[in-house]
Amino acid sequence: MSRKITIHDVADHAGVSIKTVSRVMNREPNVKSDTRDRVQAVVAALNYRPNISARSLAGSRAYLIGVFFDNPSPAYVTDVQLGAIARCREEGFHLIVEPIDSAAEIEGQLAPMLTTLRMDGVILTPPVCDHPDVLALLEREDVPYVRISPDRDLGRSAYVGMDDRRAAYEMTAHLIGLGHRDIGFILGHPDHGATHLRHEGYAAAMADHGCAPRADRVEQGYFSFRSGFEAAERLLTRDDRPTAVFASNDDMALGVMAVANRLRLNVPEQLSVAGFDDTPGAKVVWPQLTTVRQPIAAMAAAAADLLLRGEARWEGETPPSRLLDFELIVRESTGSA
Amino acid sequence: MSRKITIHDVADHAGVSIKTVSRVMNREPNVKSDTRDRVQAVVAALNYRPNISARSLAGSRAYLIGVFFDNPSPAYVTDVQLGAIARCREEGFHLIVEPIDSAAEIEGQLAPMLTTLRMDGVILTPPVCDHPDVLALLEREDVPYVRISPDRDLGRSAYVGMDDRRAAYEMTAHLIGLGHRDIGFILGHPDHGATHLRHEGYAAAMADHGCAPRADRVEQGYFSFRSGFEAAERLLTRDDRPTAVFASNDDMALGVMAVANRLRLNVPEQLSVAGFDDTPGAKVVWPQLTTVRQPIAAMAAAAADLLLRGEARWEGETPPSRLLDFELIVRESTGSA
DNA sequence: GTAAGCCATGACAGCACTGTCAAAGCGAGC
DNA sequence: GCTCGCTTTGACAGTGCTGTCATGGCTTAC
Repeated sequence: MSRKITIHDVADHAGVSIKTVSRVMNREPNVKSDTRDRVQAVVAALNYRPNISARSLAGSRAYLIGVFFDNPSPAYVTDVQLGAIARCREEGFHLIVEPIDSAAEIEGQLAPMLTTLRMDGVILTPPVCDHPDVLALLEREDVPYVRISPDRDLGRSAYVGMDDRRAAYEMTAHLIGLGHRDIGFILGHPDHGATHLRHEGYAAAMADHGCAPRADRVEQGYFSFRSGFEAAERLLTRDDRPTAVFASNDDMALGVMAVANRLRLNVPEQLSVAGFDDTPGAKVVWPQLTTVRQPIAAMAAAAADLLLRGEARWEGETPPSRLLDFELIVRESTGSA
Repeated sequence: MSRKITIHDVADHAGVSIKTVSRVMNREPNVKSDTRDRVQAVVAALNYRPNISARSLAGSRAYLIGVFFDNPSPAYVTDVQLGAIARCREEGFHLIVEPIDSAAEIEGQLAPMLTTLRMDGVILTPPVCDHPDVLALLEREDVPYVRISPDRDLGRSAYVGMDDRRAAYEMTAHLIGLGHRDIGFILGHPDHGATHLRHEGYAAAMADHGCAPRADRVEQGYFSFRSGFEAAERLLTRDDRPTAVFASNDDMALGVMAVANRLRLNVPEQLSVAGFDDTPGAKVVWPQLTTVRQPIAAMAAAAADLLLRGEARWEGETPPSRLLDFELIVRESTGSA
């Protein structure tokens, strides 16, 4: 294998100094355009790539963005990675993924990698995005970060999210539009911010459309299949069962479908079921699940964008934020009442 | 924020040269034990972390392991990452994740990051692990790599895998042990190595137990829910349907379950269903799926281990390999005939 | 024609480590 | 007491790049 080619090789071939090559590589101004062209030609011919270690040692950037997560949903995690990487690649950055055990001590997990790697920024996903120790450490180490979270108003950090409340509102409205007036709702884990927002959306839509709120139509779940299954059993094994159930995530909605199957309730003829998240599981049932798609990859890309543009180190009153649009995915599990 | 502390700070405080600190940090021999202790005490007191960029610039290692994937299954991808990271952390290495579009041109995707980052090794998962251009490029750039793949005998690279054939054999034997003699089988995508191995295992078990092979019991699928659904329709909507169906992955098995539900066939009383992979979906149906668990995280950890120990650059005839054990997960979807 | 100012370029000193090699220290053997 | 050979330590030169500052050429304004 040929010896690694360096900035000196390019400089020699182009008949300029290494500093000029450096300028061209970094798109700095004040290089005559024919010099620039000549250097670029040599770069292409030699297939030169700047060494990232040397770059980050000499400069202030590491060309590395971190993603911290402790998310039980693999689909979520990979979507975030894909979205973030797509944006990072455009800028020649790379992604370091770091799973965090948010139940364990944070300092010991994060401090070594933060001081060792000197990443240029970090993307935080739920539930790590709400972990006070993580945020405190990042701030102490002066590493810019962006939170992807349903809870927007932490007010101290850049933020990317989606309007969970409105999404739940619209899903409920969709059900009501189908003629349902008696709609069960399954809550998520009480510790998640999204849980409350989604419930609020449901409750608001019911109220706005004149559907009587009934406490016995709202069951506690914990975002898991089993909890959805059990909540659905409580909701559906009674004489006056609702005509539709809106579970606040897909796993729980799948639990509802399983109970419906057991009870020989045809979906959607006898029961409409709606979920939230559009996980892979939503398409792996029959009938396929009506749900809400979060633009996860796009949110991650937006987070990376904030970091790459340096906006995560904002000046002024309010940190930058981006709210992306959700999408109502209407499939076969919902039908007219 | 305090100025970054460097090797010089440690050297000064400990009253030694930076080289000695370097020796201690790298666990090199020939350091007197009380010198070592003194340095380590200062390192701890100052909370010193060597700068990874400087290290990799000066030395030959980058402290970076890459994971290349183009895998449609998020659960698989995250399991690989988790397993690899666990092993990497022990050694102070980090993971760079790089999604590859294996349908697109490889050189342009990989060459930049390979020459830029100079990773110490790369872990390849299916289907990238079988992509000739990827392997050729890695070899040209002299980057050690380990393949995680069902196809072991490529003979030119380090390899970690699982015995798919035997796993399928045992699952089939499990069904036979339950009293089934007429077992349907759904093939996976013909381009995947695992497809053939799993089918071989099924066929061998049937033969070994004296169950007559019937061509009309083997249906083509493509590893997707829909293909499993359609194959199951062909298998089950006939008078002499099999008493059990073994789908060669979980997504297809879920398709079988959906068809069974539609046909009002009780699982497992009237039909046993088995899958393969133990994806999250396997627990998100009722009844839960009997399946085969691949030790994905463990395989990734083994792959990282081979890389970290330098065994992926082997000398001699046969490349190193590790075959890990699968696990038969018997849940409720299989029962006696 | 000359001073002022900008643009384009280069020399050089880091950046924080590791590799190499030389030197110092130390014990054993004679 | 001296040499030999090993262990322990340090000086110093890279490693490939960026930041800073100096320099020279060229344009503009008077």
